[in-house]
Amino acid sequence: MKYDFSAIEQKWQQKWWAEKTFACTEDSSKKKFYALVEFPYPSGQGLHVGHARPYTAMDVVARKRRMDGYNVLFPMGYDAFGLPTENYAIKNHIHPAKVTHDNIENFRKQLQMLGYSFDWDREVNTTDPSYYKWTQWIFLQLWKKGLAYKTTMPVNWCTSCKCVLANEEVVDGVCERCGSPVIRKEKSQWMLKITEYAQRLIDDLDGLDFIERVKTQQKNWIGRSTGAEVVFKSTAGDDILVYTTRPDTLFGATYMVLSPEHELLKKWMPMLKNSEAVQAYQKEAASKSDLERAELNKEKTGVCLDGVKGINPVNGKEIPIFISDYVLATYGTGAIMAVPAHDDRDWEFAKKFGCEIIEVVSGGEDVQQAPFTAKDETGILTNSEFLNGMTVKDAIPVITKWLEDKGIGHAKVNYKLRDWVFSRQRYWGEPIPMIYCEKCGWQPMDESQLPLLLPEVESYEPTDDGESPLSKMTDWVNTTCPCCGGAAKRETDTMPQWAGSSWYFLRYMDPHNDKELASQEALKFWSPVDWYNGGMEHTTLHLLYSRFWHKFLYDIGVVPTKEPYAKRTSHGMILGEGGEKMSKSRGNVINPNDVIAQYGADTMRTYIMFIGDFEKAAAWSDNAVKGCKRFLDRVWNLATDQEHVGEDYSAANEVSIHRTIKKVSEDIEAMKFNTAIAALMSLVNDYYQNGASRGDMKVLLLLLSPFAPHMCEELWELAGYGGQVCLQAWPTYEEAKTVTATTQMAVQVGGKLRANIVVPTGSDDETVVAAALANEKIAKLAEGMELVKSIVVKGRLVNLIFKPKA
RNA sequence: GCGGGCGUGAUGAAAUUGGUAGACAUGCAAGAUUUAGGUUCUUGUGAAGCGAUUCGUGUGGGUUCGAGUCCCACCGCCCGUACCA
Repeated sequence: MKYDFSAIEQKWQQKWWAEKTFACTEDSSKKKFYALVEFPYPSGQGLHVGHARPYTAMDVVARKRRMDGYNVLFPMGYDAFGLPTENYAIKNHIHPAKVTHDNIENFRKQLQMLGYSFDWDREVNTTDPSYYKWTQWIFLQLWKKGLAYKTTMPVNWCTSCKCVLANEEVVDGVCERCGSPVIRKEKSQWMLKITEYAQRLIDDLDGLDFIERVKTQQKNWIGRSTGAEVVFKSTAGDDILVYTTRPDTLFGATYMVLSPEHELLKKWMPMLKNSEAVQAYQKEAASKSDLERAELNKEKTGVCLDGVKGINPVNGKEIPIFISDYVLATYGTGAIMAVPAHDDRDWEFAKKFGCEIIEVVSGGEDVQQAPFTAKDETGILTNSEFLNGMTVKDAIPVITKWLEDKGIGHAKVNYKLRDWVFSRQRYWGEPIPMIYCEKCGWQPMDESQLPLLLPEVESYEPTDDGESPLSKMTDWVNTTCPCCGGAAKRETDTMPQWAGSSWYFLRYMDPHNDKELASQEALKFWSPVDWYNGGMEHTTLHLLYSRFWHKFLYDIGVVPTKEPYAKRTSHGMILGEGGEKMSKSRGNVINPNDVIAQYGADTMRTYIMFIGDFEKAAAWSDNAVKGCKRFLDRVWNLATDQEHVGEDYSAANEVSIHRTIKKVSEDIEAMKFNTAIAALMSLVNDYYQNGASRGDMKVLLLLLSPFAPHMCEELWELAGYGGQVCLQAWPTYEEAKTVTATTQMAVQVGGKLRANIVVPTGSDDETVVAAALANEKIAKLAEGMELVKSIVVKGRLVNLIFKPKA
């Protein structure tokens, strides 16, 4: 009988989707398990193999957990707002909603062709007004709690998208999406105060089962540092506030640096003798793009202020003040005290500009030759009056206390994390439900009026002046103030792509609710997500943003848990044949549809799981795909060509079966899918060797079914085991039956392998040593020797140490 | 620079976490079946040697009865970050 994968796959998919086999409800008799994968952006290219890896992996886990007896929620949806759709719409004059609809149809079809066990009744789409109504609602709650605000500030501006970007969206100084240069632009923007949650976003990582890489990356991005803020007087009479992580080095501060944007400069300008040079430097710094700034930062630049000096508060010394773009306006106070003896950047700057370098921590090399930056016990304070003789660690609290007592400083924690720039000057996003009234200022829309629908527009093109296309829709823009009833204007910017995905996992719990974003019962039942798999590239974007929103929703009593995701794992990328990144220009893109047509979805699934370590990048190989097809063919032929008698496990296969059940069960949970499949291949090899009973075949189909569900269903039906394989209980094993009666053990002499012996399983050490010495080869080696030591590793090997007889 | 990870046959990779290196596949070779190709099946496949043996997990050293695994130094690759005071 031929393995007609195409007919078999269609048959079972039709049955699953028609009968809603994987639909789930809040059924409290079973333990719940919420498995989540990142929903795709429905691009015009359709699903690619990069999607198939995480989706197949979690589908395998979900299918196995269902068989384990869990009540499994495994949903899918579409993160459909965003630029590619909008750009396609502009080019082809089709409404983005239509483009989105068509792309989603295609994606759903492709996902269904792969046989993923999603509960399709729970599908969500972020561009659906019934969905983004709640995205807008959350924004209003943030606004009410003072966590959303509008401010004018220099922002990242993509020159090609004509749109602002969040810090997280700028990669190497260029736009994460299109690769165009990013420049700084003063714009009025909606911001979300993610910084208010910085400490909690760090602290609460501790209780989570996230892979370590994700935790450290998030911690680094949030970038907590502890230190002190210190007031320096100036000869102009103004105070200059600086932030330092090394207050212990205050006596070594020989100059100061302000960022070129520092506000005191405006006030001081008239009293500066070199104001022209200062202004020229400011202008130059402002015009640099991020990319230029990054490239140029090897060489320090700056201008010394001629006419104003700073005063070091610990010794009253007058020290020069510079401006330089190595000091950032957006971090700390935008001003630093420079301690060239103990900071790499200050040292480099001091060498170039001839500033004094005074050692205040001894223990390193000559500070005139290189800075000494160690913060541990190796450094001892010197040239620092009352701090002399202390270690850096001990000196910090002493000097901090001293500053506090004098009223010129205090301990301070800083974070690298910035507030989230939340508006975009584009059409295809959630409208921000805010109204501006000349009299009343910014006013929220009445919640009962939500959703605020995106209006139909003539052109989706972003405007060159940096305004959203919505700004041209005067009918839509002009409205009345919810507060005073007077004439007012709507906000015309839209939300960033990351808005809809920041809470979608909550909507899956109760996707059709039109009263709340999800009911309390559903939220209590399903929260938190038990296992979330997604890409490393979202660690400081989606994953951080959604943790922030979830914490906010927890604070206002909407969700029952502090954290959205209990466990986070991550998959490696799928590369093209030869190990290069898949791309259209290289022509090495693998389309899942082609693979399915040629080999079937089950082969595709099995291969993508067999390809290698799940967490690491893996290169596609057509030959290896064939190998997996061959494996499934072998299973099919074994099941249909041979006769299988007996419901019990056959004696010849019993040990292999118990071992394989154990291995496959453990490996799926540990995401070691490649070795799980290897174990199944071995089992099939055993069946070919020994023959297989009906019972043997049954357990094979159960174990293989999460990987190759269609074929296993068909063979299950053909064999007449009854019911569907996906609804059966996962097989169990007995530890005692994973061992054979006898065990082969290696015999080493002085650590070198010399022989193999077979002993009864569980033999004690003396028996093993005796058996080893009785071995012909070993006996030969032992001639004229005396056994001085033997090491037995139970069930593995015995190592004998001889020395010549005296 | 800094932080994290990795380096194993011709190739993708395994290795019970200090215990027989190369499981399972791919590729290749020989043979069987076939008119032939394909499929399928069998056998072999780290290197050297007729052989017993010897060597072998990026390089060099160390700890250990025993090291792919632990420690030190170096080389190479990948990812993250980017003047965060």
